[in-house]
Amino acid sequence: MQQFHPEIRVRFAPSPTGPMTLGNARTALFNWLFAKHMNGSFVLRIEDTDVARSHKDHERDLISALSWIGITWDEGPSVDGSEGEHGSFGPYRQSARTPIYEEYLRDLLKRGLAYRCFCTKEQLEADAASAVSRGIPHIYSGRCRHADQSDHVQRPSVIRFAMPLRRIVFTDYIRGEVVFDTATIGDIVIAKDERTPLYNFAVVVDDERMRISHVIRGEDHIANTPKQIALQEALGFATPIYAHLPLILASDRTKLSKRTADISILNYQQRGYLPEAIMNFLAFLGWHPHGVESEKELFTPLELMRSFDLSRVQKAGAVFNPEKLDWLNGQHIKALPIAELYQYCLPFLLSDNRQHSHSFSSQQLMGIVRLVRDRLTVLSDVRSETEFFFQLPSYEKELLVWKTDSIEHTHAILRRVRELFSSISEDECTAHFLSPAFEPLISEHGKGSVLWPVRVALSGLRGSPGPFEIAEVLGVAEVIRRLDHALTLSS
RNA sequence: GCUCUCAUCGUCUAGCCCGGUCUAGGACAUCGCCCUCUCACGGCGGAAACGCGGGUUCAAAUCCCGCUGGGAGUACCA
Repeated sequence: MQQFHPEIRVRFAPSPTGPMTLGNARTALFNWLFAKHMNGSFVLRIEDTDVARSHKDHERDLISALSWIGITWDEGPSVDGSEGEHGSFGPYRQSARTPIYEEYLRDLLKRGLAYRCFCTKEQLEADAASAVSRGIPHIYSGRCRHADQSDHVQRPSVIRFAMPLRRIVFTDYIRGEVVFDTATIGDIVIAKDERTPLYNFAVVVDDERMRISHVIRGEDHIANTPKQIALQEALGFATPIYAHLPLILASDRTKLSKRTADISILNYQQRGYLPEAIMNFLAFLGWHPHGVESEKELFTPLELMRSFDLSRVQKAGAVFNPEKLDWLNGQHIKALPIAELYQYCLPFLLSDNRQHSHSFSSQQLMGIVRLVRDRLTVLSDVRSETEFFFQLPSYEKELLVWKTDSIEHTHAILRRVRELFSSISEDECTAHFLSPAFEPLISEHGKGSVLWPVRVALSGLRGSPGPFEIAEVLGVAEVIRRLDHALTLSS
């Protein structure tokens, strides 16, 4: 076995057969974090050898998801989704690397390390069925190993690798020593023909040609590893260091599937998750920092980069826990500078042609965001949380009445409040001024009796921010309008 | 079936490599209390785990073996 490539180079190699999933994103993240921490290179390679299942739409989805989360690549396709790419080990799309694979394929064929197989699907299925019934692993019989190779132009065939019979041992960075016996693997198909390589073959060629030093990928690839190592040896390639990440599981502890939660990561963007929250969350699915940081939960991308240690990733699969993601997102929202949060909220705030009985300046809008910030779990919550600023919801008059109060008493208090507001200037309509101004009323009637009806009159809601804060953004005129409405309702 | 793999609160995990400091720590969720005009936020507190059985040892969550249970792979997909 040759030594691995000395310079740290990792790759994230998704196949564009579907949108970017949580599992994919985490694999990408761990590769990226590892590369950044070690000062190595992160390569993005598109594994689109299966033309029938690969789509440009998915490739674009993958690329925009990656850049949204904040994962950047040193080599690979252009970020803009064009056909361009950067880096000196390309092309970075397997579909553009056909001649490279062909060369190695022909070499293997010529040296007799690979051969054409003419077996039909029916034959293969029969072989498998019989193996299962006898309780032995169903591997290819090797029937065509010594078949006449000359007539492959006429008869349909595939290319198989003549798997040498032996033990293959590799040391997984996360799991330690893993042993396979190639007798349980058999002669695998490595290409449909010289110009159509299959996954295991293409990966081996690319990892070598791109000088990949560490292959960090999902645990579902662990069984592919001995196949790839055998191929590397046949081709005289180096064997990278392997690190197999535990899977992200659904709540039933099975692999996260499309229909559970493993939908496109971009859905999380649309629902108002912060990229840094997603990154923080994903990083902690299966990994945990060491030492003094082991009880810290909130990490910025930079902090993750600094603390990341591949050898500390968990061996067991991790269940995806949406509640924790929500909490983390809320925490990241609270930690965001208000101006930045405001920018994030803007698309949700002004997303459609909602009825504005009231229009606000950006200064006011930012004030509104500040008021509801602590109530946001996802950014899209800003929509419902701020609705009442734009349009007073209709409410029952009973809602105005504080606990033991009567509607008459409430009405009387609201009259006094209206008088107070009609006597103040716009500049005085601030929480700072209002709070002491309400003091006499409150000491006379009690906090609840005053504040509750005012707050309901201004918000129309059972729960909301405080009345003074609302008044401050609404302004005197709108406050009086809403008080008048409450007065009419309660009379 | 076969191959590989994993195993600490419901969930994410610290501790395990280098046995004693673990009456097992943190976080999410949950329950209670406090803050409070309300809802959130926040603060405080509670309940909650070393899968089982052997062994090694003065001593095991930590080391070894077995069992059980889970997961993944088993394609002319990746």
